Amino acid sequence: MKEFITYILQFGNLNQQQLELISNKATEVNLQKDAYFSEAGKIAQQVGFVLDGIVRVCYYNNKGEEITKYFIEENNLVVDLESFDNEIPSSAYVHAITDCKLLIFSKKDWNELLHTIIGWDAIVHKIISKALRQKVERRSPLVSEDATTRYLMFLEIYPNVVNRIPLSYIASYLGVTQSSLSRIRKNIS
Amino acid sequence: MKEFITYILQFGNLNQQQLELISNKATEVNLQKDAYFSEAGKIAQQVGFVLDGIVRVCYYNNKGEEITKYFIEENNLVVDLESFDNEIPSSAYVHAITDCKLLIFSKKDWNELLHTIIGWDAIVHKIISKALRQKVERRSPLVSEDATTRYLMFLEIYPNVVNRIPLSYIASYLGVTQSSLSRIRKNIS
DNA sequence: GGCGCTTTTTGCCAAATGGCAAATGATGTC
DNA sequence: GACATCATTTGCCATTTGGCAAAAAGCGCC
Repeated sequence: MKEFITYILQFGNLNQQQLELISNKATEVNLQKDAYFSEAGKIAQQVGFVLDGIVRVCYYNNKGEEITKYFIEENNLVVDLESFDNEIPSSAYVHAITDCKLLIFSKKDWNELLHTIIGWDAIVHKIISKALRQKVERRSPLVSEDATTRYLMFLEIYPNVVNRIPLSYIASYLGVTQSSLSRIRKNIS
Repeated sequence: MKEFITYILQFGNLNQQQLELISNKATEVNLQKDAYFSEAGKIAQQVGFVLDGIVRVCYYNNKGEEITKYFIEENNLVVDLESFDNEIPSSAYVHAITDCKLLIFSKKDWNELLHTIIGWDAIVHKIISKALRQKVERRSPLVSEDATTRYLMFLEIYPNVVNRIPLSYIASYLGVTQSSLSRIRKNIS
């Protein structure tokens, strides 16, 4: 919980009472490796915060290939915004790649907090637009680089992920095949 | 101006008086083909709205290649958020690809509106997060597709752009060379 | 240690894309 | 129309990456 408080206080100030209101709504949940936090076709009902573990957001393209859109590490929010905000079915899976510990807010509680805590919505907006900007900034440059450069970029962005997850997920994030990535890795070291 | 009003009313309600306050702050500006709306290294000072023409956001990678991050068509906001919000130098150029007509708000006026019009900040937040989500959704899938598929995706996303701008900008958006794109185009039709 | 399972690496060849330079086409100007 | 300028296409060949299948490595379990 402390981690979450620290996280949100980066984006604005809240007093002790407000922080307690927020804390009271949070539930700690364990997600086993390979479990889904939310699934394509369903409407996202929760906001999560990763305390421990790695999660990825992925989907299947029209050739049936599995594509990883991004990874979410410790101390980040995880929420399928489009689905959560607009109450429409999600198009993506949120998948625990390792055993995870999460803080969870139900939609109802989350909205209640937005209405009762002054300034909370401003903080949430800041958090979310920063996260969205980050997604653009991380994913966009991959388009114009070759596979080796992409892998190096991945290492820079997610230095703590590479040794904790299978190579196939990294390949599906970078848009290269597993074999190519294996060869690239060999050539680098 | 009417276009802008229509645009913002999609995201929330404002009364006549509020709309007039907003209108009064807007200046109409013409930007010649190849002029810059804002430049890398400078701090973004304006929010724009494209009334007519096409703008692109681009930068140079560490190999000196010019990369187009996205295009902005008529009836969309143009603002370098990261720079505007945080008052830090931008890393990108905003470049008029055709002659453009824009509505411009200065930073001072924009902030004044945010403070005086109740509900305006909620609308702005909605507009901006939608735009950010759109950028992720458009750019991200390119990573995992081959060049032909990327071009077809471009055509779907920007059906009204292809005939109005040079091929080289499209190539720099898709992360392929101009020659490859030329060949791809030939094979499709 | 041996077995079954999954992940990663390799080999072989085909296909896609890049690099570079020249040819062609398009457009505006005098 | 001739010319200059810029955008696009094409040719040729090198390099990168993919597809597929087999081999090797890693890991948990008995």
